[in-house]
Order: sequence, then structure tokens, then C-alpha cells
Amino acid sequence: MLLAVDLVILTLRGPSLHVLLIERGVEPHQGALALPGGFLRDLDEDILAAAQRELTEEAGLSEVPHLEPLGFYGEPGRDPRGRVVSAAYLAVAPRLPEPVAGTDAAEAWWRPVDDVLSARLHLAFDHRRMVAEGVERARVKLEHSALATAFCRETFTISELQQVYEAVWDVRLDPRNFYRKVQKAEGFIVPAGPMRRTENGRPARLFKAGPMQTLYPPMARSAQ
Amino acid sequence: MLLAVDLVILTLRGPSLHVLLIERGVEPHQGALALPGGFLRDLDEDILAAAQRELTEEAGLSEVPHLEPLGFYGEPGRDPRGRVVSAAYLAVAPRLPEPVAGTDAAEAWWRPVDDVLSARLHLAFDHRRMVAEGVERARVKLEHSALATAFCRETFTISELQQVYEAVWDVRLDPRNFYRKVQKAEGFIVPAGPMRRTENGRPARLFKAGPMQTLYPPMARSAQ
DNA sequence: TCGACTTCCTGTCAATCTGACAAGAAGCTA
DNA sequence: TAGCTTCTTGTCAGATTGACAGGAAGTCGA
Repeated sequence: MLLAVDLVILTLRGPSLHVLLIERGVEPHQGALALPGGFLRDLDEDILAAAQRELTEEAGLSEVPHLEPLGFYGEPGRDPRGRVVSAAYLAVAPRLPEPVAGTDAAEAWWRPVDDVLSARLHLAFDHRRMVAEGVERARVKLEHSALATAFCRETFTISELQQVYEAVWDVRLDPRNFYRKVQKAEGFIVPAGPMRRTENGRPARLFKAGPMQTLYPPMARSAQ
Repeated sequence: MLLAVDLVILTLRGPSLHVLLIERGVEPHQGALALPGGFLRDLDEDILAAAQRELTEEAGLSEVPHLEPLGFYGEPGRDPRGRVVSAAYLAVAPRLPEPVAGTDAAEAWWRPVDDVLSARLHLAFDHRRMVAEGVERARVKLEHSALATAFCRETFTISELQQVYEAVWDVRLDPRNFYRKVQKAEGFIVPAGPMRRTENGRPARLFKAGPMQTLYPPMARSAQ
């Protein structure tokens, strides 16, 4: 039996959630879009280590602030070489200045998650299901964990953090109420120096991720 | 490479959370306590099907209301026969009238989760970590999903449902406030006929699981 | 220099929700 | 019938939420 590792790597580009896809260079499904991933290099390679290796080789990302197991997928009949089982990992990358390029087998692009979920983009294997479950995991974890900070760079403004929630949940939030909630959740974010960054309007204070991983009170996703 | 399936089966016994453990009949770790599980029967067996087979054969449970993938565990050097990867599943069983017995390789017992987590009971392989992650998953899902009903029989009283939350979260809740919250979460529970069951005090109304899988408003685990 | 515009942030207020508790309802047992 | 148990409906003050006003602090263009 063969064990593969596949990565659902989420990030923000502009106002919307994106996932990293590659064009497969080999059969099966050559030329189709797929998640970055591959077989374990050798029998003794650790699964988590393999995930990190794929992150570097195929996605060109050296270090992401969040990497967690997502599930496993049988994919019977995936490959003529035999039974293949995929271990899927969810990774969250901060906003990147440049599109990911110059990677392993083929090119890698950030693609809107909506295009994948609505089937406007067809993905190889059962990778669309992996994306769906990765996004759902992110949506749930945003409520009661500090996952949102993984989408941001080391320091960030509160409105940048708000964009994360708006993109992942696909809702519009009131900035003023968002301020209050985020600041009240103890240990979620802490001020990062008196510096400020400039953009267009009034400069904003900078924060960084706090020590607390579970949020209390949680960020409630309202009924709407 | 070999693929195994392991099951973290949780249930309520008395007032506390229990997990099903077996005594291993074969090496390695013969005689030690472990989670029920085993290797895939053949190369084409579906992973989920294997989990359900183990549920029947090793745990003597025909049907559980909840079964979901938990994670995968590399366990390098687990077995002399080669590299083994375990796919762990979380299962939730309703209260059972009798202790599980007469199962596969050896005997199966319900053991208090606390004894496992506090290391009073030693488990083979990295099964203690699987239990810990299964319990943590259950704790989180209780907040915003209808998982709690999976711990109950088909019909149940509100106070039985409360016992689930108290056991899994290890907190004490006010029954009157619990009534209010549970009834307000739309689609969580629905009345199951005008029947009542008798116990000790005033008879209670019976409910069954409602159609809604995600709770709004969620059952907030307070700070305490 | 002076608006006009942008975004950031503090504050207010009514509606709702929460936690703590009182008290009645409906069974059992003695 | 009294006393016990558990279930269920209410009440009430304090906390939280959602909607919104308005000032603060920058940039840009004339």
C-alpha cells in the first residue's frame, strides 16, 4: 500500500479566501488541477515531516503558522500502481506579497476557494472534498480558537484580522463591534509596540498573536 | 506499509465518561490495554467499512449514532513486521444497559476516561494520545453541534442530555438554565410524543434528536 | 492652507442573553 | 397525607450584543 500526503493550503488574497493548486505533471490526471502533495519519500519518513517537505518543495512556503491533520481518504482505484491512502493536512499561510511560483513539478496558483466549491474548477481525485472539509474546519475553528491570526503576518491591524473573518465566513461585520469583541477575548491579540502602519486613512495600531489558543468569549457567528 | 484502524469509542456510564478498551491478545504489547482496532482485512477494504467492522467484531456494537475520522498516527517502529500507520476514528455510543462483553480477541471493558488521561491506566502504542484527542474533539463539538444526542438513546429527557454535557465537560450545570438554552437552540431537540418515563421524582418529557446539526445559539462553555 | 475623503477608534443605548434563584407541578414512598 | 425526589415555569439584575453617532488622524487635490 502507498501513503500519500496532500495539503489544503489556505490564504487570503485580496478580500477572498484562496487555496493553492498545482497542475499535475504526471499521470493519472495529468494536466488536471490538484492539491500539492505526494508520496512518502521512504518508509521511515514521518507523515508530518513529509507534509512539511511538500510545503517547501511544491508550494514554496518555508514556514506556515498552522499545520494540522485534516483526515484520511481511501481513494480506491486511484492509481494503477495499487491502493493509495491520502493523509490530508490543513495549512494556513499568511498573506503573501507575491504569487507562489517556481515550484516543483509544475506551476502553482492561488485559486479562489469559491471556484473550487462551486465546481467551476474541477480538481483531480477527491481533492474537492478535501478543500470543502478544510474550509469547514477553518470556519469552525475561527469561532473558538486563535486560528485567524495564522492568516495574518506577524503583526497586523484589527481590521486585517476582521478581513480574515469576513473572507472565511463570507459575512460582513461591523468594525466597531469587532473591535470590542476581539479586545475582550483575553489573550487573543496583544499590542505589538507603539508603531503604526500607513495605508490610506488614519494609521492603525499593530497587534500580534497573543498566548491564548482558545478564545473566551468565542467569536460568535451570528444567525443572519 | 500496513494500514490499521483504531477506534476511540466514548460512552457514558453512570455520571462519567468512559472509553472502550481491550486487552491485547497478540504481540506486540500482548496483555496490555489498547483501543479496539486492527489491520485492514484486504487491500480493497474501505477504511470506513473497516472501522465499522471493528466496531462490530471487537466492540460488539452494531450501530453507533456517530463515527468520524479523528486523525492518523505514524507510530514508527510500532511493529516488527514493518511500518504501520493508524487511522483513528471517534465513535460515540449511547448508554448501554450491559457492559460490552463476548467480543473478539479478548475481553472489552468500559474504562473511565479520567483513568486513561491521568495515566493511571497505561495504554499500548500512542493510544493514550488518541483518547486525549478524541475527548478534546468531543468537548469542542458539544458546543456547536448536536453531538450530545449521540450519547443518548433514541429518546431521552433533558436532564439526561444535561448529564452528557456535565460528564464530557466535567462541570456542573444549572438544570433550569440548561432547559432554557437547549429549548432555544432551534432544531436541536424535538418532543418525542406525549409519553413520559418514570424514575424517582416527577416524570420528564421525552425528546429526540432534531434535524439541526449545528447549534445556534451554541452551548457556551463558560469561563469558570 | 483648506476642505474632502479615508480609515481608525471610543462611546452610547436599547434589545437580548446569561447566571442565580424562587416556587410550583407531579410523581414516589412511608 | 406528609415528606421526598425530580421536572418545569418564572423572575430579575447584570452582562453581552447589534446598531449607530461622532470624533481622531492620516492622505490627497486644489
